[in-house]
Amino acid sequence: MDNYVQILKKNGLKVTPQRLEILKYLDTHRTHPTADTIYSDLKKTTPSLSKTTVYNTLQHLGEHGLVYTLTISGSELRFDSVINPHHHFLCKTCGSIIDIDIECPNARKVESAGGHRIDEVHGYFKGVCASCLKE
Amino acid sequence: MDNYVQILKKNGLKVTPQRLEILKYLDTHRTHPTADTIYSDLKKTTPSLSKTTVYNTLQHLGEHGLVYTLTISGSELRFDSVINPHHHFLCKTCGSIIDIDIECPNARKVESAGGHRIDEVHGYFKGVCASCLKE
DNA sequence: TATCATGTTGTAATGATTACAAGTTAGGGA
DNA sequence: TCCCTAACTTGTAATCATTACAACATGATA
Ligand SMILES: [Mn+2]
Ligand SMILES: [Mn+2]
Ligand SMILES: [Zn+2]
Ligand SMILES: [Zn+2]
Repeated sequence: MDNYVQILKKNGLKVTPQRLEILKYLDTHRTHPTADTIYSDLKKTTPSLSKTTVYNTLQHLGEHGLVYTLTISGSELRFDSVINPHHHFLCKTCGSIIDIDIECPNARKVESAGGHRIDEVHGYFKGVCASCLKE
Repeated sequence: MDNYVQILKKNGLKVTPQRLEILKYLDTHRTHPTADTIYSDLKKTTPSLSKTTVYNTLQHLGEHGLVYTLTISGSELRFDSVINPHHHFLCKTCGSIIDIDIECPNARKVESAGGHRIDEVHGYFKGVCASCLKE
């Protein structure tokens, strides 16, 4: 848990029990959960938790690059504390979001060619996962 | 306009004035508009148009692969009638979505390695566009 | 031209996210 | 260690995109 304290301090964020809980949750549940899932699960052990705090915290963590905010689903945001560059696969059958451990080889090229400054790279694949294909 | 009729017929979709209008709109406004923007603009010349029809039509067109539904913004869907594979850049300053004319080189590889069936590939970059960087 | 499945419309409901105001707390300085 | 205050948390209300639904209209087919 000291680990999470350091992460927050290093980024100039105040250390609060709620933020530690959310950081820990993301670190130990690598399922790309929604804000509501995080809220519901943490509410069991921290009944005073507010959903607004979950949203606020996720936004802060995102702004500081401590979580990755995925827009893959289109209907709700998904959160990921694994921040090394990787892609994602969304199974339209079972809804699971699977990590794809590759990095976009074109990002820097696009930046220099187009003159844009790229802060975030998102690679999304959608289809049917291997597990669902078997059935 | 006959062009749009052919596109619908070829895909077994009924030809209606509303669908033709929406197809034409997307083809002539390559700005990746929201459903609401399409609705508001078409409403000027077609006052009887319903927003539900815009949503329904976009969903049908999407299911038939005639439009590409972008989840890049996270708060609203964006639509694109240019369906050849390409990536997108979202400027967080001005909000514009810019086409990046590259294709993901990893898609087939991911498919064979992971055993998933990939139906859609989305490559999103987010940052500040060249035009906004100048200011 | 009659039929009917399909499309359209307007309105109401839903669900994720944000706004806001009041109470609470973390953490730097006395 | 204790205060002070800015920052954080909470609960509720509002917002906004999208979907559900039911009544009506229309396009394709025979
Ligand atoms: Mn991930
Ligand atoms: Mn495009
Ligand atoms: Zn699956
Ligand atoms: Zn811009």
